[in-house]
Amino acid sequence: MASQDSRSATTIAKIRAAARTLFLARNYADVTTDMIARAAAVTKGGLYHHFPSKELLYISMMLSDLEGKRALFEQAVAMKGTCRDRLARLTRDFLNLPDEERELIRLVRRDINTFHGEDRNRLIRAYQRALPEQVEAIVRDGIAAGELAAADPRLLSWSYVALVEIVIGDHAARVLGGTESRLDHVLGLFFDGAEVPAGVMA
Amino acid sequence: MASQDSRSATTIAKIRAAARTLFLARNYADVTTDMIARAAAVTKGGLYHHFPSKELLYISMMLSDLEGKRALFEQAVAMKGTCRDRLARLTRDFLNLPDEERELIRLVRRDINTFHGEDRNRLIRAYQRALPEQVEAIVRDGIAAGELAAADPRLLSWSYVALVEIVIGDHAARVLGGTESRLDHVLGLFFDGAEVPAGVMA
DNA sequence: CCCATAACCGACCGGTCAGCCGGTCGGTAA
DNA sequence: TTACCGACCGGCTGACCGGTCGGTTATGGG
Repeated sequence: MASQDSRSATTIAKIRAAARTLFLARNYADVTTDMIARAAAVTKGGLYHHFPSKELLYISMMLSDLEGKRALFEQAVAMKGTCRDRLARLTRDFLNLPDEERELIRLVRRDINTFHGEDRNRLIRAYQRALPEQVEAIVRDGIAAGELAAADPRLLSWSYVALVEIVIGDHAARVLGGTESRLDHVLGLFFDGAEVPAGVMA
Repeated sequence: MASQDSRSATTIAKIRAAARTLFLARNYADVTTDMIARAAAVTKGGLYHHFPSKELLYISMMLSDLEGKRALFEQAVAMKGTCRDRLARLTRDFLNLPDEERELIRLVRRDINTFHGEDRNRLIRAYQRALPEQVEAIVRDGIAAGELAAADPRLLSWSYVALVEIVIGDHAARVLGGTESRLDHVLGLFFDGAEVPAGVMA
């Protein structure tokens, strides 16, 4: 029936998924390996058979998730079109992600202090490759094409990501509504600012 | 010499300061009460004489710090002038804070999941009173005065705070330099956006 | 000077949790 | 059929840490 290999793969996937859900709901230190094992319907022994430590389970879960996001956002970077169009595509893809996957991004910032040394660096690099660097590539093109004012592209891309993070969450849902309104809000703010456009009078 | 009262006050202050430094450097769970006590040059017994629990020590430290920030930023809110001038004042005050005090703001977001129930709510409320609500007051005036486009003021103020958070950190220091350049960058981005201004050609 | 009280000490306790390890079982290849 | 291997089990343990408590020292009022 199922080979041992695919049995392993299934178990590993179940453990990763359980870990994801739990780490989203509680801090790293407040999630025990027992909880993860129980949620994945294996025992602690089974969990430790596949992962060498709690820390590396977390890292492995994050790395595989971030790699998925990187691949997704890469499509927007590869797209032809204006800077604004490509950022719209990337942001729309992000906002349309299932809640759990979208929320996972903020875990990097929340838990990064938990780790040290090389593991910490791997996490940071994976995050940067997944999101800010993709935005940065588009921003760079925008500056080169004269669509954006000359400024440090990294700073601009981080700012853009920060603005996107604001429109996820309950308050934004109430005052803005669905994906497209949020998108308009973010793009409007980033490209044109919050000021009343010159030449428009109330 | 020193009265008992002032001896207590000194010890409490030393413990709070030690806690602040340690909680900045490591996660809540990774800072032990022993470490705090040692860094404050008292013993655990002494620490627990003044604070009922680790959790309430953290909360008390944060609340007293946030109240200080609230009082500081209130001056910018009370100021006369344009929306832009008042935001500049508030942001300048923030950027000129000593590193440790400035960084403390992000702890709220990092550690908020650690707490539950009423303590958690008190933390959140104190943070909101200290920073976003002050910005929101200025933004509201700006909208009313026609300086800012009509939009949800809370969303705008959160966005502004997010942009400010970007310009603290090493990269911003390298590419922007000191306080005034960072200020210009934030205000420019927030009010005018990242787009090349209309009518300006390279 | 005496005594009450508060500040402070540090050994200790109880609970928790990451990680270990000896073992079972089903699949697989010869 | 046998011999083996990897998946999985779950009880256990050693380290750690928040919090306690009985004791000691400093302070100040009477």
